[in-house]
Amino acid sequence: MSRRSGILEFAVLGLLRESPMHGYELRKRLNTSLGVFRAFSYGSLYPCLKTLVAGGYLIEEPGSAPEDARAASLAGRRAKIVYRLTADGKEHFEELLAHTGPDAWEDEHFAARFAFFGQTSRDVRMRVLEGRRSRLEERLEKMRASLARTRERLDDYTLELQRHGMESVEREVRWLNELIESERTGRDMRKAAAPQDTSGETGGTPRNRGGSRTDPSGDTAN
Amino acid sequence: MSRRSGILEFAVLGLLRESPMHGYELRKRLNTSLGVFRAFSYGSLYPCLKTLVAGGYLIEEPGSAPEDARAASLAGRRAKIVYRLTADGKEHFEELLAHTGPDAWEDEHFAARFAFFGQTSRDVRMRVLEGRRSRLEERLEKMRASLARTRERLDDYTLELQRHGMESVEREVRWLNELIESERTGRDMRKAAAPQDTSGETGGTPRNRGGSRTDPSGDTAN
DNA sequence: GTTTTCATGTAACCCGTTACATGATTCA
DNA sequence: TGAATCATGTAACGGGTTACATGAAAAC
Repeated sequence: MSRRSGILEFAVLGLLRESPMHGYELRKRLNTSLGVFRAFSYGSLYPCLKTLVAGGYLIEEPGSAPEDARAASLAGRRAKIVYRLTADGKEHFEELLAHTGPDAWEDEHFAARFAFFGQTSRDVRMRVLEGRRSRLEERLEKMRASLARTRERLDDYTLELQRHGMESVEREVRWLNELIESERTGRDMRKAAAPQDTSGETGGTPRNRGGSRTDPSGDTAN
Repeated sequence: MSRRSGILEFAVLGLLRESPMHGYELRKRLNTSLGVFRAFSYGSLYPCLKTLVAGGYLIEEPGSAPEDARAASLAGRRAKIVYRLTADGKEHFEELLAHTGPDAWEDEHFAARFAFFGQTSRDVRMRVLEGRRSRLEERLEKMRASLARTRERLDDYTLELQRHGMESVEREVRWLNELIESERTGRDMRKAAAPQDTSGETGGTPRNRGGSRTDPSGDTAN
């Protein structure tokens, strides 16, 4: 009953720590704001919110009250519910942030942790980054070994898949190296703003295409 | 009862099509041979094998005894139950291979499909590759839009996470472009040889770093 | 002869989704 | 006024893992 999922719970607490929200908006933030974060559905979000409330980590507050006074008096009225972190919730999240276990380097966990690095102390950040890196290096070792063992028996496509997979992992390791270096030499985080990229381009940063041609419906359907 | 998971079932059929095997070895192949394939556990593998047998796609055969030297050639050990594809199973797999639906471009599905491209007709390969690509391009569009909308409100780490995520996707798109081009111009598959990396260790295929004779049991524990 | 690895399974649980049901608000 | 979107929920199922139970062959 109590041991609700690590990652969803963690992300919810983290987002609500920044500011109170209602479920619907929470889900949007979960799915867009946070990196390549997996898309959670209401079917998992609302139950999660409930157990967090039950655990005393959140409180429900009436959202923007029904402007319509007459409607408010009707029975069964459902209003927006804004969730706010309690003191306990804050403390709990703090603990989760500080906790570095081998879970923290796994793919999804790591992404979630990274997304809240802004709230994380530097030494914990370092541990997480380094943990992640060595996790990936282990993985690389295995892939190399496996590749060496089986190279001949594999067709071109399987080989290519494997090669591409390894390259991706190597790429992430390099990324981590940069991040760790940044952490060591104080603030910086990449060549930062980079208004005009005069050079031929290193990392490929997004490229500032036109104005915010927003497409208001840039949302993920349920 | 029948609608067993797409991807595991698919991979099992595909591997068994190449050659009969017992469960234990099957799992190993699943976890190592096939790209960055997710690690399946026995808890899902064996039940899956059972339903495939029940469906008439596989038959169980008594494993080779220790005196059967020929069967022990590769990774050879004695086995208890060897699974072999039936004619129905072959046909079923063929259908799955030919089937191009929007599921086929999703991350895990795609990897599984790609792993068996060796058995796949060229036009299907093209459809899958192009489907995957446009799937990723959609995703990129959304990420860009979301990024444009929220850029100011995000802290450096969130931003960096997002940037890195986008870069990964862009990278895969480029990879797909190359593959599609290869398919168009007949066989080739990559520029192969890979010239020297003049820049300190870029993307080049790493292989061949010292004696990799490490840890012969490159396996994942159950 | 004991430890390791190979080998096969099962039951309980976990984390999440799909599909559904409902109601409120906004806007053309 | 009706459609789209915002907003909240739930029941049923799905696809997988973990932890456990078991045993036989290999390796030391």
